[in-house]
Amino acid sequence: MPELPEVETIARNLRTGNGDLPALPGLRVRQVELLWDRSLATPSPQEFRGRLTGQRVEQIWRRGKFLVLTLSRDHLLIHLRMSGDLLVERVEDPIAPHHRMMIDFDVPYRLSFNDPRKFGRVWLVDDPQVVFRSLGPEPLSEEFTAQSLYRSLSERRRQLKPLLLDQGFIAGLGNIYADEALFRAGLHPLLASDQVSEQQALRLWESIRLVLEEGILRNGASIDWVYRGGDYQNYFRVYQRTGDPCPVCGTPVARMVVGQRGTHYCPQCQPLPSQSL
DNA sequence: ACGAGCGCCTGTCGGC
DNA sequence: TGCCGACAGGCGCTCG
Repeated sequence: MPELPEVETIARNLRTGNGDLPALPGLRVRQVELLWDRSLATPSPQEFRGRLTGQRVEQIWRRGKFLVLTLSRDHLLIHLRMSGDLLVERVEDPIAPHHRMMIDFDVPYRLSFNDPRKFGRVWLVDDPQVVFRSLGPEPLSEEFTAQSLYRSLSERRRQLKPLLLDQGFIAGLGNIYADEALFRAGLHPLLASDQVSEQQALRLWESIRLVLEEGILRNGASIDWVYRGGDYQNYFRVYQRTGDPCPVCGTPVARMVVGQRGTHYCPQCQPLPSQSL
């Protein structure tokens, strides 16, 4: 579901609010309702309710696909996985069918975690690094450079597609942006990472940053039945465009399954050198 | 070290 | 219309 640009968009919206709905920073938690216990990674529901109540929201930020609320004493981490969403609602709004958690504030508004597929998880921890330790670099940060990407690619021998989805390799890419980045870079999803040249690594680095920045600019993508306000779905080059002409060369976009994930690419623009299989 | 397969869940869509 | 399989923005686990 939400990848880096969608989570970034949600973080920005929660941080600033909009005309009708309040910004979260500054609000104090009055009450916590947990409607599906397994949405909670840690701690126990009892401890979660007790510890969260009374804390004030200080800051809202993002690490990879994790949304982070820095509170007076703890950090609330939220991972939306495939179908999760966060909504600011009035307390009198009806409880929607797939709400899993509701956090009421000291104003008549609440933050609702809605998640049809129940894959999403919430952590309440004092130190977020415990959860973030295994994450790779932030792709839009200065520490992520073409050189560091080239080095990391060379150190492993992995198919590019699963490697880009590996959050320990790079944090924030998901199925959409991995396919779009590989297309922009002209690299086949199955190409072995240690076969990527320095030139190709530079192009992949540029492509990753480009598609993520475009995604953020468009407020993320809204697809299937989950509408989040963004319109990047109208700018996909290959993702879920099987059979459509490649925007560069006109060859029909192909689909294959890699690591159990649907993978979309242009067979002409993203050739696979025969020796790499 | 790496990849494949499966489990976790609910909803939508296309084919018969 | 109803049923059934395929598929969906993720990730952790086991097993070779």
